Amino acid sequence: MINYQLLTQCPIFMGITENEVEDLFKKIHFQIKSFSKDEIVVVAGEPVLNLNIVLSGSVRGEMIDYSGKIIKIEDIEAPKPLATAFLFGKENKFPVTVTANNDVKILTMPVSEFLKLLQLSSQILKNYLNSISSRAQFLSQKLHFLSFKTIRGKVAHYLLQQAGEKFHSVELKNTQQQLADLFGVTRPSLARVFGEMQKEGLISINNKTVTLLDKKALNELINNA
Amino acid sequence: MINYQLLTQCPIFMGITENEVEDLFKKIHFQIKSFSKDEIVVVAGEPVLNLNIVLSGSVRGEMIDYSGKIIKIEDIEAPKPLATAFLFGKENKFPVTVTANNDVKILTMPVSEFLKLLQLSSQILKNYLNSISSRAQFLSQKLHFLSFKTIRGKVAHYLLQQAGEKFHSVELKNTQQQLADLFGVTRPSLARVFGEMQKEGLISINNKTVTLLDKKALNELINNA
DNA sequence: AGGAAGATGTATCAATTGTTACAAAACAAT
DNA sequence: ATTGTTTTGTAACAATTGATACATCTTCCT
Repeated sequence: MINYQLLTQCPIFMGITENEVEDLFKKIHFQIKSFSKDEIVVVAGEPVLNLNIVLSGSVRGEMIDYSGKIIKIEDIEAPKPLATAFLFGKENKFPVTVTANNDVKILTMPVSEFLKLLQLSSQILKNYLNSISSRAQFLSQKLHFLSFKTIRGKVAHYLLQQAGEKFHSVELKNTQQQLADLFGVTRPSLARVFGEMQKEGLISINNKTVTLLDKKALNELINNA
Repeated sequence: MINYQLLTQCPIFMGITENEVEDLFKKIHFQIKSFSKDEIVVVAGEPVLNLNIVLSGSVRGEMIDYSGKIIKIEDIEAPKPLATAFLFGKENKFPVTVTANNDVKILTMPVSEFLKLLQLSSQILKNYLNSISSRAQFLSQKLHFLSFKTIRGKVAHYLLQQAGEKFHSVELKNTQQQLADLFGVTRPSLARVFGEMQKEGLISINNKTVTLLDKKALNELINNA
């Protein structure tokens, strides 16, 4: 039996009631597969032909490098789906090998059945589209940041973008650590740059509020980066 | 009137007959808007509330940097859609300002109507999912490459990828300068790394041929980068 | 063969960033 | 208020890379 209550907590079924999920699942074909601890669920490179959702237990995604060493990438726990970003597209192969951390039950349905779900429920469709779109947008933003060579450039760009044209101050929503990750730098290096820019009179920092004192100079930082 | 024949060449309607497109369009609401040369179609930062498809003419996407300089990003010609990657997701705002290159007709429909299309036609749904998934996968790959912090890491990754699993030597097709540009580093820095790796016995360089002497060690460089 | 142009190897120094460590500050919970 | 936790500021030093310059090696042209 499936715990539909649990499934409603899965990102794909967000905003759908337990009963609706149950109704939808009556209309499509799916299977429940069981795996025991350390059993391999899928191998990296295999084409993604099914949508897999972890119903109980947890699995880990691992990459095998060229020398055969195994590197753990992430844990996926119930009720999360696997590799949703690879169900479609040109390179729809599992990027990682997935192994069971413990006794695991996985709901699996062919992509064709998932397509039916998407057409039956506009909520599921919206959830899925939002999910992969957000992912693409996140990646795109991240790429853009990496194109600035210096940390100063990245910071200047970020602040100007957040502030927009009208405003002269930005309320930081993320911790320095999160920003540092976004920029691909270390946290102390980021803090140092913030400090330097403050000393030079480009910005002024008060708690989580950053005031842009010299937008022109900040621009020039971008153009030189 | 709409040229449905033209629309079938739009990526979103690929694989659908003219008649099918016409039938589908009878079931949804949309508008045709006209713009004259150099008229602004949408401003960067505006939320993407509609799917826009260029029916005739061409538009250009431009970014305005903070100092007011305009940088052209790309041209979009009929029958291509605008900003399809930004219809959904958390940051669904136009990344560029779109301006008409000449007299332009644009088909525009609310996202809610586009959702209807996706649910009416599994072909359109597949087309769209493939399109944004491929984009995300492409970005992900690119990001993976840029995510190596050290030049050594990038070089190691590049060489191992070029060589594949079987081979132990790579014929460089690009000059060091081109490789340096690809990696986003300076040419002497790249040459230095090549030199160091050769001294350490990781690789051996003969003209344009690079022999990988120690694949294991090269892997470790990647993992630490 | 000779010479010019381009590509590569190498050196030196400056600039930037990472690493590590620790203190101060802000925050949350009791 | 007080404690414990998270976040932020800062410092010293190491490692990496950029900038610049120049010698050497290739390639290609005549």
